[in-house]
Amino acid sequence: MPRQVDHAQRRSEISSAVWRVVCESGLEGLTLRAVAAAAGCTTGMVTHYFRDKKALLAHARSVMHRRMADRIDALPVRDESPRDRLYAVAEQALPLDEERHLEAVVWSYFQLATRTDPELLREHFVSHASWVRRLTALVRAAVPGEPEPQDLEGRVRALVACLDGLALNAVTDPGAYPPDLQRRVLELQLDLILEGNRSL
Amino acid sequence: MPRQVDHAQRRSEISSAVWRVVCESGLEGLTLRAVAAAAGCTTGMVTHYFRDKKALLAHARSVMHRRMADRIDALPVRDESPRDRLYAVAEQALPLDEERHLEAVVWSYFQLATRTDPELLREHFVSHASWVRRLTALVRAAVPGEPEPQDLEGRVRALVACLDGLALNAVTDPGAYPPDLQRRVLELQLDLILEGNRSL
DNA sequence: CATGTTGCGCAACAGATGTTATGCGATGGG
DNA sequence: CCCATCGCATAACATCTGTTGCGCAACATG
Repeated sequence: MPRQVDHAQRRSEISSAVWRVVCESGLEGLTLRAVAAAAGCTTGMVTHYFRDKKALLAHARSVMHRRMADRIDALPVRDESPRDRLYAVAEQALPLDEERHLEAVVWSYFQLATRTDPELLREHFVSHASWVRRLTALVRAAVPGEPEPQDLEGRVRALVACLDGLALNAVTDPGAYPPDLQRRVLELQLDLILEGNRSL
Repeated sequence: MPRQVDHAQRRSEISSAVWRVVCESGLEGLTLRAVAAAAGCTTGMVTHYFRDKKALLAHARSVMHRRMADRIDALPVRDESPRDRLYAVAEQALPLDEERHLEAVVWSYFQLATRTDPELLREHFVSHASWVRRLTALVRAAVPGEPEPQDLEGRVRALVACLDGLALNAVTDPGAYPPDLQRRVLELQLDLILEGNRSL
């Protein structure tokens, strides 16, 4: 047998190149040659590891989601208040550093791309539902007083929307949404969600 | 002089075709031929009214923004509470009917596209700032009690993010975010923003 | 009716893109 | 030392894309 190459690692490296290309050129600028250039190889190598462009995108998306999930799972479980635990998880959805900025950008493009690909939409649906479920548990644990707050689902959906919108705004105009502002808005939103009682 | 054609109207019709193509194929599927097919004409006509693809996109974007602004300006000014007035304006950013769904989809694509085009980013910045300013005035008028609420800017930013995220989620998966849910979340968010007092 | 101007359909062009096939070097087991 | 097999670079190919130019039909004006 001739030399053996770490198949999985090569695929991950190429996927990383896909992210970089998407981040600076968008999905419309994502071409096999651009990916090859970003990865420092030839298009032949890309096609050698991925049957076609669709498979390339699917793998890049899969690895991205895996990476985000791993980052959240790897959060240090300190002796914090339930509210701090909620904040720590929610914060992971915001582009607060270079790594998460890249993730947020690519994630935004992939999310919009689900509109034109039913298969992607299905995956997105599952992923999104899981995310909502996770935040729901954290919110329930962090809300004070009564065993079940009013309109828990609505509060979670408001938080999710706030996170997505904040990430989107920060992605399209990073200068106007520095990390400080993002954190402030998230803190405020948590205050409102956890303390406010619906009047109507 | 031979027959005269309403230049502006033709351009608007073509821009409408651009929206339809973007809505069902995304920006990557936006080609001159697809636009021509959607408009029921030839590519020659498209290029006759627009110098190049960039001009085509710019005009489509411009008309779209104008249309959204006009819709908000045309809102009936009834004798409502300040809170209802705020809700009426904020609701315009949500894809609650077919027309606004199309707008929200195209708007999402254009917003992401600003990342790769500095000129578009500048326009987006101005438009976004104007939107924040308008909502700020409405929130200030709707907040009860003190003349100036705590962290007014943060509350507005949270509202804006919630609206954007809600629209994005409804755009990517309309089935999971029916108009009822959108309205419920927006009502709740307004309750939280207008009534909640920050503790920290 | 003649005519010049306008509207725009049609087609050709160069460049880019996804995909496929060919071929060569390298490498580790026999 | 040999060579089978894997890794991948190169290039050819058909298709699609934006852009340009040609040319004809329609029509208001003289």
